[in-house]
Amino acid sequence: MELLDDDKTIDMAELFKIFGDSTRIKIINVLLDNELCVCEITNKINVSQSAVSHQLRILKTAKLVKYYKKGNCIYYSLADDHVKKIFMLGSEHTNE
Amino acid sequence: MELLDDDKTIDMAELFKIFGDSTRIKIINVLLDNELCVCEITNKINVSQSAVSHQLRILKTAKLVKYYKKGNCIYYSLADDHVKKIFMLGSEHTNE
DNA sequence: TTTATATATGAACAGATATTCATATAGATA
DNA sequence: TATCTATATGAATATCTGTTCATATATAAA
Repeated sequence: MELLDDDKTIDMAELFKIFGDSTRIKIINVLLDNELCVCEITNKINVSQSAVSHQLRILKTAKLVKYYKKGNCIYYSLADDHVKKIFMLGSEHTNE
Repeated sequence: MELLDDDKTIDMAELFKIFGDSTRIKIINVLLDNELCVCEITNKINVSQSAVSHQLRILKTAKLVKYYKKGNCIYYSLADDHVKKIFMLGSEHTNE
């Protein structure tokens, strides 16, 4: 493979940086197979509501999750299959 | 997929954290198909020798690269195919 | 319309991280 | 041995990042 240009290099680093935090990994983990509202996410992982919300914003900004409103709640899910793939590959590597 | 335990979650985050830096991405990039000595790496990417060395240490500690001495030089290469896979998957995602 | 619930957000703070600079180490060569 | 080249490393510094706390916003329910 050829040498990536600087922009692409930075974009890749930014992408991995998002996966490089325990709270965000936990959030992605619980969203792998379901959509969940913030409240449910907060209950499933051991992190404060505020921290979850802050991290969801980062995931949202990076377009790694999507969401919709339903009444009082906001349901989040993974943006596309790529997110799951990256997660699973990381998971595999970590098992060794 | 089930909920990962905390240790595994942290390990995964640590793994991705290592990919989450431009300098390290550049280093992995030039090592994708070749082994190179520090000097060659430094020449190929636009980063100081010291910074390259510091980052190689991090990659080394995480067992993402391996190396051997030959005379004056130390040759680095990717530790296994997983590293390349993760890199390529990130690269694909970044193209979209 | 008052109250309760769900979510988001800004400020402040603490901890982590990457680079630079200076220098150490070690092997090779003169 | 003295010198040159390749690599590593520690300290200092600046920047970035994640959490907490307090609070705002918005919808729902009473």
